[in-house]
Amino acid sequence: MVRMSAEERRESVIRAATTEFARGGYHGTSTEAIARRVGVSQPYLFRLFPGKKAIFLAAAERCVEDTIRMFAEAAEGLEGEEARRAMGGAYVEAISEQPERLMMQMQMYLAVAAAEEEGDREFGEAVRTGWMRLWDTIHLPLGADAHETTTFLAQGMLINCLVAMGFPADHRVWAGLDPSEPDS
Amino acid sequence: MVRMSAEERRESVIRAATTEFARGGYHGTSTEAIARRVGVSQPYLFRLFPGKKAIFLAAAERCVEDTIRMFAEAAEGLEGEEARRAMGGAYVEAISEQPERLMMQMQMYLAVAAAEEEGDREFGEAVRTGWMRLWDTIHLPLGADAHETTTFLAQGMLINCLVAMGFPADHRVWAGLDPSEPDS
DNA sequence: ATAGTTAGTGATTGAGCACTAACTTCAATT
DNA sequence: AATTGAAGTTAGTGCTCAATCACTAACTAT
Repeated sequence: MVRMSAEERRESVIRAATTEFARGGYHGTSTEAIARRVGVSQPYLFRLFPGKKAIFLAAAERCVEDTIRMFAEAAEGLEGEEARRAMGGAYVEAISEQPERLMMQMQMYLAVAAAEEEGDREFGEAVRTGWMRLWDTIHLPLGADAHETTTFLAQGMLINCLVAMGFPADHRVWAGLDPSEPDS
Repeated sequence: MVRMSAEERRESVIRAATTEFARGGYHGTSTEAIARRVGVSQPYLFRLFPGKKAIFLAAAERCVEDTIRMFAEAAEGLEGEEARRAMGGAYVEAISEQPERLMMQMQMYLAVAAAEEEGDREFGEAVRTGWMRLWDTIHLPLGADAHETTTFLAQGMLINCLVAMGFPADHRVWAGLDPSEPDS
């Protein structure tokens, strides 16, 4: 057993929770599964976070932040088609190296409706704000072209879905999806 | 209490389950919620279907079928750009009139990974087959152009995500997304 | 009328889950 | 060496939920 500071543990929990929630969504993931992955007892999670929702929220926010930073860094100093290729490359790298981060975000999107009907309006607001930040982050390097931005994000969402469905990378449904090529 | 034939009831269950699963996903939806929506007792669902999974599967398959038929009918007799506009219009109509059908499909995509890790390989296979059928259905009217097909589906997935997040139709994040206009 | 079938319910159960409370272990400080 | 505070555990509670079972009500054919 390795003892850690509470702050470090919280980080571990966020990472583990991202992996687990990405797979099972909010309701399909037990706190016990998260605790097991962290290597800590299940009740201890409730000392680090006020509840399961807070863990989900923390993981979701972290994923959005990471993704925004990823695009910002990839596009740094670039513009237009060059920026697009750089960001596309970063996305492809992310999907192969940390698919949990992107699946977690899909789970997050789908969790909005359920949360909203349970009276939690804040969650949806946070998710939408995150999306807008992501939008703006890629909008600028793409020459502030709304159509380009939307096309880029649309391809990203399609990739997320194909990955979620478990299509292997060389499957024919990936045809026509090459972010390193321009779309028009 | 309205008495129905078992077959009619099963239809009602599929409709109700679509609405409920679309909102809460597999694990976030109780069989009681479905039964309540149908207007029938919870145990009776298990007379009509062997289990909760079977209900989810039936609803998922129905949604895919309906969507494929929708595109096939919209594009009937049309080709290329005309077919694209017709199918895009049908999609927009569907998203405003039966968003559950599309949200259910998103839930279905995300359920694949979880099912696969629980040893259920068939479910993922069925989902992927459905996607390929959808792909082929829109591929032909679009002049068998893989890039066009992918772009069309990508826009669809983006729309699904924006709807899931609860963005109102006039929000700025919808900018650049107009299926009635060509994309290049 | 009666025998048989089909639609549907109420009560219940066993498992899993989020969360709590009380206790223990360990490392740094005095 | 004793103290203390933070890290972590064990034991337990109340609740939800899928699924089962025994039963009733309504329809149908003879």
